[in-house]
Amino acid sequence: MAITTRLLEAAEKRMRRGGYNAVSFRDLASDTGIKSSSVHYHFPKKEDLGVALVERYSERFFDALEEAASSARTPKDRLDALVRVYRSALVEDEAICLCGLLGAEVAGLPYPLSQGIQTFFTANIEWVEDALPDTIKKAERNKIAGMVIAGLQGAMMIATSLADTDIFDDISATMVKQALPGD
Amino acid sequence: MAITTRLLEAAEKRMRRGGYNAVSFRDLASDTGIKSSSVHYHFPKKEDLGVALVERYSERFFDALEEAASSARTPKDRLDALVRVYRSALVEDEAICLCGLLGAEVAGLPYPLSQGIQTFFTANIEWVEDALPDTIKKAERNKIAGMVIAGLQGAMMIATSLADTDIFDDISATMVKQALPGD
DNA sequence: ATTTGCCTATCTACTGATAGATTATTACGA
DNA sequence: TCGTAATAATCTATCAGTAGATAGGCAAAT
Repeated sequence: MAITTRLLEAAEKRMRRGGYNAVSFRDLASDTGIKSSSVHYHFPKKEDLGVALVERYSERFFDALEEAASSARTPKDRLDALVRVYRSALVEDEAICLCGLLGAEVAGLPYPLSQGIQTFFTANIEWVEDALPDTIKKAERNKIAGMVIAGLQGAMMIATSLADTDIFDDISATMVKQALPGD
Repeated sequence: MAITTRLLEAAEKRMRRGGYNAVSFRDLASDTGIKSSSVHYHFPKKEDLGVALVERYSERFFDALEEAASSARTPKDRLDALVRVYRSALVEDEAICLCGLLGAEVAGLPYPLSQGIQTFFTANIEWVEDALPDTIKKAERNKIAGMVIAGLQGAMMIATSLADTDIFDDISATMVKQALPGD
């Protein structure tokens, strides 16, 4: 695998556990077997690394979302697909969402990073908005979409805090049910 | 004001913005006008500071919650009180919940801290559970309570990320409506 | 006299970052 | 095909700054 990819993977793993400041160039160096100065060759400033991480994560996330929802026909199926993507991020990676974590620390992050996080969330909310039945007014859809994303992000965080994956399933299922009362 | 209190306030302000690693003994020293070694006198290890912060925050939070809900008679009133407490934490302190932020970074925190965070969330969920109408079965109440807390925590995070307080109000109002469909 | 609270001074470890040398790889013209 | 120039990727060595933490001293309060 390309060294930049290996660096990004190592960095994402660490950052999704401890946050932006929990990743150091020396950590990444020892993770990948190169020297910290060589890490700087690939990502001159830490900010560059952070931006690349958020970009890569967002891309992967929305790709997975398209994939998971490709055969979804109903709003319920689409929301279930969304939940599955969030769930696999939590369970398979044993970590919360990169943007969720960075979103929590956003006040202490370099500006370009906060922009990437912002984009991630607005796109996320838009996706849910479009997934909801258009029998609901757009303004209302937007609010429900915000609730769904907030709920999923919060559920990830709480599930990690309580070391209890089940609570994520309970919360996400409950929320989808509430968001689509008809089904 | 007592120096320990001033230290805790300064530390909370910083930690609720950038997370655990965004607070240093030297920061707190310059915030309060004493030397960093004197900060160690009050909180020998950083972990001690962290634990004290979570304890203090939890206490204050539940006090405010009792106060806000003291005259609440209906489930709707109680949930509205909860939302008000969360909202004032977000708006007045211009920061997200301390435990929400630390919960996101929990994998990188000393164990005693994670315990405090855990306690905060279980107590939080229990409070909502008790606030919900007992016409709903307990198991269901628990799931809705989890959803409400997850939604509020997520809403804080997203509102901060997007630098948009209104979205917190939209999400929280929508969620209370969904949690109490009858009202 | 003891405790409390703060000080100076210092330690080791780690942070992000840079300069400059060295090696490996690739591209290209003779 | 061979030699060479250029580029890419890594290295060693180092910097100034900051991290958490400790030892020991000094002064004021109890």
